Amino acid sequence: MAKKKRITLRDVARHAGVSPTAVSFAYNAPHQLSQITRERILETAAELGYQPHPVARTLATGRTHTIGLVVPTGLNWLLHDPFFSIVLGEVGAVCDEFKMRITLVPAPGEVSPTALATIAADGFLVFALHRDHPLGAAVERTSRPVVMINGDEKLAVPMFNLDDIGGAYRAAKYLIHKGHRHIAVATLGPRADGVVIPSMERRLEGYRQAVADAGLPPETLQIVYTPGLLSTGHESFQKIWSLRPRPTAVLCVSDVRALGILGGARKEHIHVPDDLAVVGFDGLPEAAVSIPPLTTVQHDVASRVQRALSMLFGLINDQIGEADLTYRHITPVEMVVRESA
Amino acid sequence: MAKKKRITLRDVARHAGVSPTAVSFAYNAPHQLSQITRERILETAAELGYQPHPVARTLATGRTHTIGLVVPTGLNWLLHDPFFSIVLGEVGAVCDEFKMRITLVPAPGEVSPTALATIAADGFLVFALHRDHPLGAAVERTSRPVVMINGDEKLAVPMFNLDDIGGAYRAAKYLIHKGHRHIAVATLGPRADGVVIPSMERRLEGYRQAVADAGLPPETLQIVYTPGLLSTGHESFQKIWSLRPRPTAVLCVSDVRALGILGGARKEHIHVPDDLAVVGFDGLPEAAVSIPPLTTVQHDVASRVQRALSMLFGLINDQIGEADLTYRHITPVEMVVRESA
DNA sequence: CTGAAAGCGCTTACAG
DNA sequence: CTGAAAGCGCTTACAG
Repeated sequence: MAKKKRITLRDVARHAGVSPTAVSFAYNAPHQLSQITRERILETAAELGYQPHPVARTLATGRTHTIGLVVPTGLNWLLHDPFFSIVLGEVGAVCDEFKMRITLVPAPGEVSPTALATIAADGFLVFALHRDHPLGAAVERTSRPVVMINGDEKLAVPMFNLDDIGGAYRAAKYLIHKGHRHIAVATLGPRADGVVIPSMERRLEGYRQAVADAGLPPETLQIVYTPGLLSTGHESFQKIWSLRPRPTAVLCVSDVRALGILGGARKEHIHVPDDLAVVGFDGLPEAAVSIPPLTTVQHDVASRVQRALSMLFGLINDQIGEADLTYRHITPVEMVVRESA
Repeated sequence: MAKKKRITLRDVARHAGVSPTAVSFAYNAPHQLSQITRERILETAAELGYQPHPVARTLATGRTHTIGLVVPTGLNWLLHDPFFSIVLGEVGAVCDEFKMRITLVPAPGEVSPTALATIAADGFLVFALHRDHPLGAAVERTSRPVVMINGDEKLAVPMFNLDDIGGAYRAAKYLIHKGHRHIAVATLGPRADGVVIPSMERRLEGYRQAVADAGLPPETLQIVYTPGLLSTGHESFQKIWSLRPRPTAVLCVSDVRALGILGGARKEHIHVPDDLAVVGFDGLPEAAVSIPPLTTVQHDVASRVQRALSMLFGLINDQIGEADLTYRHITPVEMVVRESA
């Protein structure tokens, strides 16, 4: 089968008896054309079924109308992190509004440092990148605008984070005040691809500081690696429950972990919070309706995403001249006490 | 600030003292070059910090290495449909493997029928599109490869669906067998943007058939519109509970709805399944660990996505000559009886 | 093994 | 208001 040849602007020009320039103007600068020629051109284009070629247009204008959303791991991460779905949804909502498209850029630990260069995008929204990640240096160096969310503050990129340390500190302090002296910490284990998520590191740091400031020994905290999944909650719970000394409370670096553990405890008829107090992190909607409702550290994802994209779009559209690479916006967190602790 | 001029292939050629062709070959046809010149070129490129321009490359080759993932609504839908997160995650996993990128294509009810033409992609994976959607005709007509998931079988596009009708039929029949004669159906209401999701229509049809086949009157089913959200589950429950005659069971077109309603019932101390039996649809992982565990209709999303993408990539790479527009793959469903009904 | 040339399909000063 | 020309930065027959 011979491939149908694409109808180009040139074809339209020929059929309408005008120059290619005129056809281009019909779309991009209508006021430069007399109404009559413009109409003729548009009619001819419709008859021929002409559609401007987006790639050619991009090459000529330099604009893709697309942002690259860089995630610090493979795209299958989406399967494993409901929290990221929320981030993506918020990004989507803002991009809908500004008529920008999103292209997903996976960045697993083994990604080439030049990966960004191959992406057709006007700028990048980078999510949760650690300075040691192969793309860490790349995002600092790309000639296109970049902003970062939940990232490593050591990177020289405008950054929109939340108060991970403060939130974790408060969560731990809350448990200590309630008298807990053996506290498990459920966090993500070292990943096969070596990727480290900066906010998880910071939350751990916050927990530790609280313990230190309370004059308690570091062993008060017992680290447990658990997957951030609801479905493996039972397993996670058993890991925690078999620690010695047995913890009376667990600090989770994410609500997903906490929710899973809640389910696991229930299956074993362990009462939360009496037998085991559980504290989450993030403030997912699910945390409000779990059984029991989850005590957690809440932060506003939507506004963080909005701020970040507002800066990114400003940079892309040259409304902001130069990115302030030291800019740091820290969303405050709120400790929400419910029934699980 | 003067913008730094981009370093082009031409610059590299000049600096290395070779032709542009040679530089291109260094990347795309290394064996066409003597090792020594290739090395010289690559070195020069590295020194100058040369990166091939992806858009120019696309214009010349016709390949974007990207698929457009078309969703039948705005991107903020992601916020409201956890099930879609799973689909997206599976798509991501497969694309990771095949080194294809994903660009998200929102298609709310008011989208222009020419929207696809502006997307730089080698093909489209279309999700849940109805024939009356403004893009319905567009996906049939685009010159680029298209496959569809959970779509409208009236559309002339290769399609990978699941047995919505059969699954719904079995769910309803199960409840009828258990003696339920007043059954609520929780489904999504008419959307502001007019978008209709085909699988939801089919599930409704399945419920109705089961009722008819059992010789029961259509009024056995009472339709209730509820948002597919956990957080509004209490409200949804109250809507159902205030129906008269009061239903003894509820069929939900999605697990998310069912899970929300479970939470709402619990808050009101209504026992599931004794006071109200609840059946979901989809088989989310969460359904296995809810309280009580959810009886639902399960189907395999991962394999459906894999099959669909395998055809799409085959079409894109010309391994499959011509798309069979009447192709219909129907994933079987499995009724999973747990404790909620 | 290497190069000159045409082409991918647009946009946009510039000139009239 | 309209057109001829150069340019965006690559790739790829074709010729040698």
